[in-house]
Amino acid sequence: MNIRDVAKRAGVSVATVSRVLNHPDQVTEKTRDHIHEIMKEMDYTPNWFARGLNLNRTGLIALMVPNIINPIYTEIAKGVEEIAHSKGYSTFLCNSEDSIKKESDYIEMLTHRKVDGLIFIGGHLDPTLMERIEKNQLPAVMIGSIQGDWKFSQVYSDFFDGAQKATGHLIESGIKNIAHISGDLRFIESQEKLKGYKAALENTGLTWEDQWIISGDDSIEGGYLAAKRLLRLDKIPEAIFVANDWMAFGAMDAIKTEGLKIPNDIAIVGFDNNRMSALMDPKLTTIQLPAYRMGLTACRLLFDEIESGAENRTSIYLPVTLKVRQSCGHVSGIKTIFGE
Amino acid sequence: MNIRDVAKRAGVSVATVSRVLNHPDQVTEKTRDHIHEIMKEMDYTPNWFARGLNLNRTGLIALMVPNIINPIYTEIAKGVEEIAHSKGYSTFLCNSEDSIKKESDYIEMLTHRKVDGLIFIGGHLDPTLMERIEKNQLPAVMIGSIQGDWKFSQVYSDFFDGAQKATGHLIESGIKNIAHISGDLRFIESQEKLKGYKAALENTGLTWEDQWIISGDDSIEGGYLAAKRLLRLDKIPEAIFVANDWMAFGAMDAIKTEGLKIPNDIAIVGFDNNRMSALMDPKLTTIQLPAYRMGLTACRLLFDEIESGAENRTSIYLPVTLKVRQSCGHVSGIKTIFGE
DNA sequence: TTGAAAGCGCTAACAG
DNA sequence: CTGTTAGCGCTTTCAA
Repeated sequence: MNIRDVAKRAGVSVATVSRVLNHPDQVTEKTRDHIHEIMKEMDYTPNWFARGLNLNRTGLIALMVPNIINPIYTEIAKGVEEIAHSKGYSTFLCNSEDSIKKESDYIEMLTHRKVDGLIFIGGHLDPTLMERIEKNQLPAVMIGSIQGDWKFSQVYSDFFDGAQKATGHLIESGIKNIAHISGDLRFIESQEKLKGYKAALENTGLTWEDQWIISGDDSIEGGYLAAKRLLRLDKIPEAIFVANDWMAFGAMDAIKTEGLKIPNDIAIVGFDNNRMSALMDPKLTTIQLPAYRMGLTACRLLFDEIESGAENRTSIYLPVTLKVRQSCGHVSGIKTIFGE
Repeated sequence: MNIRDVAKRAGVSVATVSRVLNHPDQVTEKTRDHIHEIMKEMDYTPNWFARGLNLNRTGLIALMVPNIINPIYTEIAKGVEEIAHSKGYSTFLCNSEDSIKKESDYIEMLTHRKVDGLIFIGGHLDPTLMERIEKNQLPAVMIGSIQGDWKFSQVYSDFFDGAQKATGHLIESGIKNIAHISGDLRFIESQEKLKGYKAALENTGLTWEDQWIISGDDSIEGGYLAAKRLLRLDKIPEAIFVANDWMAFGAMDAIKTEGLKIPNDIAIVGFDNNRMSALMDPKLTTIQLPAYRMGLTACRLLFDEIESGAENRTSIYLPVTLKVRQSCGHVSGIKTIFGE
């Protein structure tokens, strides 16, 4: 059943039916209502391919995330989805699971499918893929940890700054031996955090040992294992700055399993303010990343570009803030209730 | 740039190029290689709409989940995605956020877009929508809490049974006053769990008070608030069976905030075996739902149907099991390490 | 094995 | 305001 059937049944031309669908104001109210009725009667829905073939528009944007299992990304997704939905667009959520192969499969597919736009987490994406996106003229927005010189609009935070704040907070509490469980160091995000950690120490005349910096692979299990290794060192650190809350959950478990107390024996500061962080015991002190707002903002930028058709690159900076709770051992965190 | 350009450049007809794409065996190896080369040279990718318009196939399946923020659904999504990806299909993740409006928007969109198949969480979907799916002849698989009489293949678990096991476990520990924080009771899943809870009590000659059954709205915050209300009753229950781990996280926080000890003052059993459950303090005793496997299985069933073209409804039952950790107060849970 | 040509269902330019 | 018609890029039948 197609537009011709509807036209026939309504006693009009296909053009008129098409107009009812695309430019309702160009049709008499009477004919319009009539046709609407017929369409409902016949339960007609326009063929999406035929439509796309003509308009070269899909009403679809894609969001590529490194790992959907980490709630911080679903938070971003919620923000993106909200804006997209309000614009009548649907969001295609692509989960690369930290695999470059999968990422590239997705980009391949997305360019085939011609989504109208793409939002991705910068620094997780292979540069070759980014070129491919550029070449395909796909409107794209990058959510990043740093401002870069790309042909994309950007929403970025300063992860270096965040890491410095996190580490600095521990230092202010009088702690000197601070270890770092890093994320996957292939990603800029993790590199920035590592730099921030080191900078905070250097700035206060402190130092670190190489064995105190361990990659946690951006997974809970990785965080667990990294913490275990730290606890087996001759000189156990007094605190750990963990590059994200997700890994921190694993690290906390490892520490407790060893019978140590957080924050008394070992203090912990995370990064992200994951939804679960306020529910851990002790509640996790962390750097608040405005994930939801990043999603909203990125999606707005994307639509600016889609709707204007122009390549108006914009960069928007969203600051991160320290969220003091209990795991850092700082007094002001102790009375925290339900994370607020 | 389109198939005609490629044909021209290769000195063949469009038909031949098309055949290279769709029926390579019908073309001489020589021409085939030549055309492949040209395509690579020109960086040609076939237009997806034009293709779909002819084939009426998209290479896309949809997965509709009630709330992506709850990790149990991302677990299912991973299973689905894995199979789909191995078949060269992409997964369109639709997040209805427990809203019937959004669900219906998505179904509307999906039928327009003609995804090749749909997997959804049964009992969360409005019956009207399910009819709509049926009418659209969309191959669909339902992941459910109960076997129903639908025109879909099903992967289901017995949530009644699970709830009974959970409650029963508390009863075996000698606890008599057991409250229940339920999910959103519009959903069959939540109803089943409520029934199982009541059945377990009745079977052992115990009873419940109406004020001990509170809906937690399937959110962390809802779980928190529900627990708070339970703690303000004159007669505080000794244990709570929470309909899912997600709400249990909130409930645990509420209990701790009140200065009570889990499990000593109040025991808790959840449902799902959410990834975070083994990291809570105390580690959460729960009913293990094989979410990942449900995703895998559902997707396999879906492809059975897509590939055969037939409507071969199958129902597959996956059992749930009790996972004893610490929050129930049962001795055998105490030495649990890292959730295993 | 290859080519010519007829659609797939829709949109929009153009003519009335 | 409405109708006629030429595509959009591809697949596939039919003929060579």
